[in-house]
Amino acid sequence: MSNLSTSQIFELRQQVLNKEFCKMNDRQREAVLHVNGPLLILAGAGSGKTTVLVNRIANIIKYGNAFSSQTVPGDLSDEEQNSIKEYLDHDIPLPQQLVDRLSVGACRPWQILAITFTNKAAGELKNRLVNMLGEDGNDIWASTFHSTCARMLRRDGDRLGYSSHFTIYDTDDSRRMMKECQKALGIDDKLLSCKSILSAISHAKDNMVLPEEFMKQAGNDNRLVLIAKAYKLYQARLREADAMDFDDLICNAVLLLQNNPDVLDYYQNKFRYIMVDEYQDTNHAQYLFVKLLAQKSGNLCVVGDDDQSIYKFRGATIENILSFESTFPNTKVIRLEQNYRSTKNILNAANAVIENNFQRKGKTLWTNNKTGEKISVHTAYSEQDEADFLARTILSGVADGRKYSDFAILYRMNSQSNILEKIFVKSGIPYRIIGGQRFYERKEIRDMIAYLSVINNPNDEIRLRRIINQPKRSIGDKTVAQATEIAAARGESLFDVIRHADQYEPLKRSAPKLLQFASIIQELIDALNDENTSLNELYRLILDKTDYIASLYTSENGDVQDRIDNINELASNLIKYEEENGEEASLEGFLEEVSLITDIDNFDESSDSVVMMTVHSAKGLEFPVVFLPGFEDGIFPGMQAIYNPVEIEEERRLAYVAITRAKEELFLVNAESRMIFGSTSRNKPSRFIEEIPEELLNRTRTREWKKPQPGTRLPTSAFEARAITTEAARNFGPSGFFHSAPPAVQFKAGDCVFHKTFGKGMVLSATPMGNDTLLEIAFDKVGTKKLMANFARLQREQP
DNA sequence: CTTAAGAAGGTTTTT
DNA sequence: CCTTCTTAAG
Repeated sequence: MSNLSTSQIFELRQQVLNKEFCKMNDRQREAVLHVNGPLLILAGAGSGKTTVLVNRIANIIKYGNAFSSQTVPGDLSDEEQNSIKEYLDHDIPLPQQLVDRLSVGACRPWQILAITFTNKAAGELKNRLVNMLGEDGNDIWASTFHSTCARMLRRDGDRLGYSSHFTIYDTDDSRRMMKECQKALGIDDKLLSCKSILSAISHAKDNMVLPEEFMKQAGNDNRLVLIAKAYKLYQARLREADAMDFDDLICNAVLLLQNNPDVLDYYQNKFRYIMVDEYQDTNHAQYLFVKLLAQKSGNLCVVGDDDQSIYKFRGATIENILSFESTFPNTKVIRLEQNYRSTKNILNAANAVIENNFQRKGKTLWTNNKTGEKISVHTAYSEQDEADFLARTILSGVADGRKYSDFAILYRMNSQSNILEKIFVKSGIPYRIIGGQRFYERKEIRDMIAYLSVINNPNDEIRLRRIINQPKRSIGDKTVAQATEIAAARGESLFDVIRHADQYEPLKRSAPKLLQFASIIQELIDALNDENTSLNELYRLILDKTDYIASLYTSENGDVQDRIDNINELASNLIKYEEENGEEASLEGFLEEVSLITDIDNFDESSDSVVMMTVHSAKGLEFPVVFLPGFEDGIFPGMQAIYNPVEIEEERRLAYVAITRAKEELFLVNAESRMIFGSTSRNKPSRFIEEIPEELLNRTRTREWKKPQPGTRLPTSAFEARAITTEAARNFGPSGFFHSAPPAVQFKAGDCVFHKTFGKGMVLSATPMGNDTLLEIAFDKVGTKKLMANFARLQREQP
């Protein structure tokens, strides 16, 4: 072999790169190989954008900007030429050394930042990166906006007056906090609800409007002035509590970068390539965040689909994607329009619907998939009948060989899930609901999280107040209010006052209770600081010391077993977290993970059950068969949207998202009458149906309505259905200590026992409750306690 | 301070 | 329809 000319080498390198990514279509490959400079990828639904993202990152790490670079490696030896030939002709991998020779400006994994919106998307991205790149994949910053920002703020938050252990408040915490502020400012919730104040504040933060600025803008508008005051106080209190709400994470991260050139510089140099997924859902603050980081390198790649922008209500501005080209000069735009997901009929229906929108970049998806079934449009009598129809269709589908997990039901609002749930329980159809009452929003979980938070950060007043009387300790509002007042007057934290309650006259009466509470918390803090205590031991300790489980039996009327299951599941999450993070595991880390997690992140596709969720939650997912119940004017599009053209466009995009989730079959279902918020209403079929060409539709209606269906698999017990829904809660693998523990020893009154934390004691009474026994035990050292036998891990003692 | 019962209010979508 | 808050009685 002879020496090659520069252009031959160049040519050879192009061939290698094209070969490397030959599995993609031309557009996709173009996106993968375009590395430097701003890049806008308009990726239609199901066009393989995650694949593109993963491969693009792989390309950057392996070859850098080699494809577009004019710099050509020097002479290639015969051996090297041979290797390349072997690779091109016979797929024999290139030696790493040669890859390095061909690459231009390749960078290390940690120099790449990939931002997504959900943890699930981030997780999936990471998984695929690890699959493709091996361990290197782990070093890529692939995370959500919120966790990226949180990570930065943990590192440098002191510049803004926050500690590195700051707490992240969720909506409920924020609400409580705002209520306090309203009280302090004398704002009547009836005149100006905390909800509307919070939403105004949230909007302000999305647009980087700080309290002072907000006040200025308020002018003479009384309402706005009140909101401005509340905003200011709210922020001050958050800071005192060392806490941030969701919007603060973004907003403060932007402030951090804007006001600290050295920090900005650090990250600008660190991240040579930035990628943002679902760019159409970014708000102004997020846009600034990304822009600041990418300013120096200019290597910003955003992926999005203006037709799938469905979070305007959350501050997302579609302008971010519509104006990307003008904001970042010399943007390369690539459209991915080939759909690999749906049948022709489904895709054509989606195209037909979205075409009616004016505000769009314009693209038409096409597919090589087969034509498939027509789209079913079914009209039912009532919402009962609608649910019935779904159940029947699913059961007959399963009889024909489908799995339950092939079916998804996507609705416009969470409240639609109730009737469906009832019918599914009755027909024995296993199902899972994603969203709605979310796991981390359940009372008992919030309580446990609150305990963990307070242990981690005793300044967290909102959460301290949440648990101070939970379980009931006879510490009432009045006492807490008094303590708060003292704390404010003395400039101390609430916890400090409570800890020394006996020193304050007004607290004298409740001092013993307060001190006892404080000592529990203090012991838990000590346990946390003790290196020998693992997180799950700490968690157990909380349960033990607070008698939380026992208190559920006396105070809750709902299904106690469910609550216990939930508490156990949180334990299993904690253990899982510890296992995954090993030495790195910390309470703070766990709390952060928990506070940024959503239900959809836990969606586990492996279990065989029908899934139900809102259309919003379904973005990014796909299912063989999709039902859209409540496809009616007034529901989808919603009532408020009907006379508002802008809103209608948003609803239409939502419909587009919904339709494009389906791979093989799609059912648009409406009911002629339905109970809605207590009263019956009659809705017309959704206007979006009329936008689909008639020849794609197959219209049916319920002929005669037989009530409960004597069907394939008749009424299974409610127990079985519950077993399915709480399957996750029960199954927590080898690490779940509660359920894998040997069956509890039976105890009776008079038995002497030993408890790990409380020491020796004697059983006073044993009351069977559910599968467990409530024991009242007189301990030698700590007095009488109520414990659940299965949880207490008691040992029998010889008297 | 707790509990229970009654009234009222608010209903889209969520990181 | 549901949850959440208020109120009055224990």
